[in-house]
Amino acid sequence: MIRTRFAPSPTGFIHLGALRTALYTYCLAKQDAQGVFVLRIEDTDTARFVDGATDAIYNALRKCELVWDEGPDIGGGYAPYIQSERKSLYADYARQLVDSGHAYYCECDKSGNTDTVRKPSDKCPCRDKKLTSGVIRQRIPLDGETSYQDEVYGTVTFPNTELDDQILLKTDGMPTYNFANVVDDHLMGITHVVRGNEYLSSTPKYNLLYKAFGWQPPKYIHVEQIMRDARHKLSKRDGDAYFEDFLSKGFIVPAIINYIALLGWSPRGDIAEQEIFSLAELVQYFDVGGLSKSPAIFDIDKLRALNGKWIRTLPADEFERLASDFSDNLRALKGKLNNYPLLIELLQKRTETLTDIENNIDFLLNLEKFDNSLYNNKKSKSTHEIALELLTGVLPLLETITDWTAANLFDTLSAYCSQNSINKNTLFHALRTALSGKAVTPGGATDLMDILGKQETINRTALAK
RNA sequence: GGCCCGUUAGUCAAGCGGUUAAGACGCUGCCCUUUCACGGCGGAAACACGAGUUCGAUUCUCGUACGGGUCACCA
Repeated sequence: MIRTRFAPSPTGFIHLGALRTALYTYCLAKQDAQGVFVLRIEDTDTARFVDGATDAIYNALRKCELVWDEGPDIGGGYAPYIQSERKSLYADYARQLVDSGHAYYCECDKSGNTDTVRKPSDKCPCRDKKLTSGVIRQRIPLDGETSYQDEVYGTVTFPNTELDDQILLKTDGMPTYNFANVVDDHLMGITHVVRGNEYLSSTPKYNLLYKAFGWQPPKYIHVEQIMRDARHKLSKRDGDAYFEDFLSKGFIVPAIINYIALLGWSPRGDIAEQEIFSLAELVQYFDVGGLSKSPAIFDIDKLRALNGKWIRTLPADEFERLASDFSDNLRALKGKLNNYPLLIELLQKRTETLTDIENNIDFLLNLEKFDNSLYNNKKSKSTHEIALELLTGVLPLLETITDWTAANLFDTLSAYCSQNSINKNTLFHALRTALSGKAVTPGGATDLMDILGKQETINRTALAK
């Protein structure tokens, strides 16, 4: 039975890289009918604890539908799931290691001396003393090498002389991340560990710990970093590294999940050309063999494109609800237009991020004064003068139209053009410009006429000058 | 700097000894068309370099270069 865990620190909002780790971890567990996805909060650094961060983690995971089966809020057979509440347990295990000779008390740092040597090659004087207090350090073998199996990288080997006598238990009685991880992963029966590859070089120390305890290590799956560019990680300081950042920029959850899944993992075989994946499909198709060994540069354009595709798959009412959250104008327009559903339909086809909407529809609410040069258009064979003449000419016809729908308007105006030897494009361009004052609009002339309604269309057309 | 990991178009990437080296984003041409889009059909664009192994290397091995990670009482 597969048991995986996502083990974030409550230090702020959730980083995209962490979310991706959670996603892969979740997929792995859910591929097994009996699989269990555990949420564990690693708050052993009391100084970095941020109030509310745990709730932020819950919220983000829930929004993404990465539902955990065991965790601090719902419990489970291995509670508690918050490390600070397991404090005494780690101390017991650390002392056990001291008793068996795999760890020792160290007082070297008591004086605040940071130059203290710790590597086996320059072994710490405390290693051979019988101390009973201080931090507890792991006793790394003086020579030889330690290797471990990684599901992505294969066999990775480190000389023991490169490994620190790392601290297991801090002076405040809290375990270090590295120690708490080993103890908890074992106690909680975790079978697969997915984590960033910044842990690649500390993993041999984990295996030494597992060996000292006589425990079976889990399978390790190290995934590469998400980069901002070739040299820099997608950093929290960039202001666009958090899941929440993207939500507020108008990206929708399934698109974000889809995109980050593909940053570092790719489908192979029969589905190698598929690029749209729902969460359920990711669970179905995710495989460790498709994970990349090299860093991936985050590409916002690709995310935008994917977001647009996902938006187009939404039911109209769902799109309308999401769009309304992002656009004051849209909310203000609801109930005031002749054909609001048409506007929604047109917007859905051309929206990449929800934030795009607001400024694309402002003209529907208020027609601002605009530059007459907008009437000039080569392709439509239009100039300001020609446009005004056509608009004046068509006004009486507009008054007579009773079936005010985009389709009928299109037919009627097309017929009018051919009867009067008018270039259809020229008239439509003039109308679209007069109604919007914009070069780019959510729809064509007759769409806008339908959306705005007869009276407003006539008013705006008459106002054109 | 030591150690570890990596390197296919601008980006994400398929490939796992013999291929016309997929696909997507971006760029671009055309079609559709009442603008821009959406949709459809095309185009340009890549195996870091050098040695081996082999009948044959993008694929295997070793170097070089470049990039990343790590070397905390942070995770």
